[in-house]
Amino acid sequence: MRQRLLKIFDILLETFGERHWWPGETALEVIVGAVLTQNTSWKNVEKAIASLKSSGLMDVDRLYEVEDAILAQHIRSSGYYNLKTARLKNIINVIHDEYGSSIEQLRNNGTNKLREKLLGIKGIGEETADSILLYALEKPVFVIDAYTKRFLAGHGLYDGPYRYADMQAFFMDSLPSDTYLFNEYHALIVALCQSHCLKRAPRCTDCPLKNQ
DNA sequence: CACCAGGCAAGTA
DNA sequence: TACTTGCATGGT
Repeated sequence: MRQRLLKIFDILLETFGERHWWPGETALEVIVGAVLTQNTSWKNVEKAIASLKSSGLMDVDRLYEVEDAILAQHIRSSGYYNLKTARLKNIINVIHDEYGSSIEQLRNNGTNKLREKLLGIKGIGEETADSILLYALEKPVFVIDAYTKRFLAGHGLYDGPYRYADMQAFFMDSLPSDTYLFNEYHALIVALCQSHCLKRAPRCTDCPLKNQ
């Protein structure tokens, strides 16, 4: 399975090129985006992030201080804004109180310990935690999301249960543990899904992988 | 008008 | 353990 997955990776890389994910300039931006994009299109999240940046709020201490109602207005476009205000505050509070507002200090922890810490924060589930670990903190963790699920369902590679832990284990047990590979692979799956064949289709009939 | 988008937690059985 | 529901905006 490793060779098959690596072959697919090569084809996707050849087809779409390096994706340079996550689309965020700083680790904090990635963390904020990971929360805001929960069940929400990235387009709507971009507006919220732009609003936070232009008002100087994209900073751990500024986010820690800002009133909930103000923060909610800035992230309005990303939907569920009251819920997401609370979720952002929850993770910002932890970074502020337990890591001196320093993303670098966060990064200096082991992957397992960090994952447990993140999952303990209300509003941070497996996908959000893993997105933060991989894309913001550069830990070798494979992210499972709606795209990854669609990819697995559409290519006859996988017949296990469609549960997060099982799908993640499928990739992580098959591939070498490498941050670059996990980052690029997930981003390429998204590119594939957004390009054509898997867009809303349960099965892939015409795509770069049709002969794989 | 209906449906969807890079989830999560709380409630129910 | 395995469903179901609320949360909300913006695009198609």
